[in-house]
Amino acid sequence: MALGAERLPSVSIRDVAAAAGVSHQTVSRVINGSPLVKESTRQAVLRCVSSLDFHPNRAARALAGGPVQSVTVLTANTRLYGFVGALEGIEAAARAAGFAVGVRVVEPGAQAANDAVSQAVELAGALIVIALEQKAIAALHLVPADFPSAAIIVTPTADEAVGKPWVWIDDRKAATEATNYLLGLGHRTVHYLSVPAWADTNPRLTGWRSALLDAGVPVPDPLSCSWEPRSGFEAGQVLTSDPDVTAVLCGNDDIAIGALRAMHDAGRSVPADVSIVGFDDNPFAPYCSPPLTTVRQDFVALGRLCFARLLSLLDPSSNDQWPPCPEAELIIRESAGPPISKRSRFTAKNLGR
Amino acid sequence: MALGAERLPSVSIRDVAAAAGVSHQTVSRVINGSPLVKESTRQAVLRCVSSLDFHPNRAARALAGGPVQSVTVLTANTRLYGFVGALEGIEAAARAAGFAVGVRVVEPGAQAANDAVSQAVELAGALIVIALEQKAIAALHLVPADFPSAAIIVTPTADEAVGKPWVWIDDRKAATEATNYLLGLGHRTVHYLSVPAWADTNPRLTGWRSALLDAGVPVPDPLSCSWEPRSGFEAGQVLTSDPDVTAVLCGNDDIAIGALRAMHDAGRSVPADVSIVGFDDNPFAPYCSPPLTTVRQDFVALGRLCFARLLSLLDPSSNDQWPPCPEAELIIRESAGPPISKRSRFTAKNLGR
DNA sequence: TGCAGGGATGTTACCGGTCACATGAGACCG
DNA sequence: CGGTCTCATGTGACCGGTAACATCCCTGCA
Repeated sequence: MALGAERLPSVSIRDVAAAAGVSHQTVSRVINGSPLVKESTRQAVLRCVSSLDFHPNRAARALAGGPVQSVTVLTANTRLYGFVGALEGIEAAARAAGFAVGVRVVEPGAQAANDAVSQAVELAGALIVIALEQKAIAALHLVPADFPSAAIIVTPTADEAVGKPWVWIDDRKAATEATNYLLGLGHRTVHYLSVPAWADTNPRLTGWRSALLDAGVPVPDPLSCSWEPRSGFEAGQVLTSDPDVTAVLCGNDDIAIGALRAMHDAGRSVPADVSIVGFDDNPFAPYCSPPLTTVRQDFVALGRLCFARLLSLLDPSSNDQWPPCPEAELIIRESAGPPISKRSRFTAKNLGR
Repeated sequence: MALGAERLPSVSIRDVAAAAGVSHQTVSRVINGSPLVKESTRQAVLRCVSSLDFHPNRAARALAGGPVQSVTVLTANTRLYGFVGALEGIEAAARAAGFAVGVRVVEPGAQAANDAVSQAVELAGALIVIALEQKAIAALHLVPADFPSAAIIVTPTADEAVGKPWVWIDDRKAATEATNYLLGLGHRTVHYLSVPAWADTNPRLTGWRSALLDAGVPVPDPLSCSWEPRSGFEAGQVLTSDPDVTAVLCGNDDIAIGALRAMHDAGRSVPADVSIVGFDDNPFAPYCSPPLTTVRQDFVALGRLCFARLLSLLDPSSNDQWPPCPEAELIIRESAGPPISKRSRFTAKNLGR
C-alpha cells in the first residue's frame, strides 16, 4: 500500500548535535533535563535546538521507551455534556503540559473494550478512562496494572481504585441534597427520572432513594431514561397522568428539559403544579422556561484534575498536593417551588441565573 | 480475559516471523497486503498473527515511514454542538477504518496555530482541520501542502481548497432560506444575531442579508454575539426595546435559546409577538418553549464524510464516489409564525418535533 | 543445456530517539 | 606522582517496523 505521505525534512537530534559540536546523546540529555551536563554545553545545545526549531519526534521516543508525553482518553461518548466537559478539561491540561491527546470511543460489546485498551496502550504513553458508564468501566478493568493511567469514576469503591489515581464528584450526596431541597419545599415525595444505570451502582439514584427513606416518605419507582431529552419527554408524559406527582428529580439536564416540555404540553405549570430539578448545569439550563434548578458539576475542572494526578504519577518529583475533587453544587433557579397546597407559606425562589 | 496473559512486552513482527518460520520482512509484506507473497505462506503468517494476537506498533510504523493510520483533528473548540458533532463523526469513521484519533485545540494567538500544526504533523499520519472559525482557519493555511490532510470549511473559496479534500455545508443558502421563510410569513424584515465572524466571510450573515436585499426590505444592523446562550440573551434584551422587531434569525441555537428567554422575560410572546429561528438543530431545540424552528446541520455526517475523503487521499485505490456534502434543512417547529398584523391570514405552523 | 526473467523470500540498513556502557579529564588523596 | 572517584561526554546497540537490494528457485525459450 503505497501512499502519498512524503517524509517531511525534520531536524533530528543528530542534526542538533552536529550544529552544537557534541554527540547526539548529549543533546538527548539536554532535552530530557539530565543534571549531568555542563552548563555551558547545555546553553550551546539549547541555542541550536531553538535556532533549528527542533522538536523531539514522539514516535521515535515512544519506540525507544522514553517519556512519551501523550495520553489517550477512553470514553463511551463524545457528545453528552459531562463527557465533553471532562474531555475539554483533560485536553486543556494535557496541552499545557505538552502532551498529545488521543480520543478513543469504546463501542458496545465485550471484545470492544479489550480492543480499545490494547490499541490505546500501544501508542499512547498513558491512559485516562472516563469511567462514568458501563462500557468504559469495563475498559478500565482491562488496563494493565503497570500501565500509567488515571480515571474519572462514579464512586471510589475498592476495585476501581486499585492503586491508580482517580477523581470523582460525589453525585450521591448531591442527589440527596437536591431531594432534600424539594422535600423541604413541602413536597410529599419526589419522583426520579434515571440516567442509564449499570450493575447496582447509580449514586444519583441511591442518593435520591436514601433521602426519601431518611425522611420517611413514600419511595416511588424510578423511571429509566436514556441520556437524551426525548426519553425525558416520554417519561415526563407518563408522570403527567398522575396528579400526585409534584416534584421530579432528573438524572441530567437533557432529561429535565424533555420533562419540562412534557409538563407544558400537558398544561401543567412549572413550578406551580410540578417542580423539576436537573443535574449537571448544562449551559442551556439558565435559559429554559422556567430557568432550571439543577446540580452543577464542574466536569472541566474534574478533567483537569484527573490529568494533573496522572501527571504526578508519571513524574513523581512533582509530588505536590492537588486540589480536592470539585464539589457538586445545587443551583437554585425557578423550576422548583412549593407545591400548590403549601403556596401560602412559601414563595417560589427566584435567584440569579 | 486472563490478566496475566496480556503483558507489556508486546509481540513484534519478528516473533511472528519466528513462529511462522519466515523472515520478519515476509510478515511485514503480509500485514501490508503485498501481492508478492505465496498464498500458503500468507495463510501460515496470518495464522500466527492471530494466534499471537499481534498488532503492528504504530510508533514504529510512523518512525519507519510506513502507513501511519492516525489522524489528528485540529479544532478551536471541543464543546460547541457543531464542533462536537464533527468530531464525533470523524472519530467514528476513523475508528471503523482502524485509525487512531488525536485532538488538538488551537489556542488564540499567532504562534499557537503554528505550534499546533507542527506538533500535529510530527506524530499523526494525517490531519483534519475543523476550519469553521478564525484560529483553525489560520492553522489550515499553515499545513504543509504535501502533508495528507482534509478540512471542514465554511465556504469553498480558492485559497482554502488548495488541492486538499474539503467538505462543507452551504450555510449561506440555508440562511437565505430561513430568512425567506420568515419574510414569507409576513414579517416586514428579519433581524440577525450573529455568531463570531472572521475576515469578511460569514455565510450565514451574508445569506441573511442577501435575502433581505433581494426582497427589497430594510436591512437592520446585525448584532454580534459569541457562541454562548448568555450573549443571545443579552442581544435579545436589546431587541426587546424595539417594538418593530417581529422576527429574529440566530447564528446558532445557543443564541436562540438565550434570545427566547429574553423575550419571555420582557413579556413578549414567541411566536405571537416575535418569531425566532435558530441554526444547527441542537438536541434541545425540539424541547424549548416553544420548540425551536431551526436550520438542521448534520455535523456528524459531515465529519464522517470528511474522514472518508481523507482516506481516499491516503489510499487512491479506493477512489470511489463519495456521497455529496449534507444539505442544511429548515426544521419548522413552533417558534416562528406570522406577525400579529397578519395573524388572520396565517396560522402558526405546528409540525412534528 | 544454458541463460534470461520474474516471483518469492531473505538480508541489511535506517527512521529518531533512548539505554547501557566505555572513555576522558580533572580533583582529591596518600 | 600514581590511583581512585566523580563528572562530562561519546559509542554502539536497540526499540519495531519499512525500504532497498540481494538471493534463490523455477520457468520459458533459444
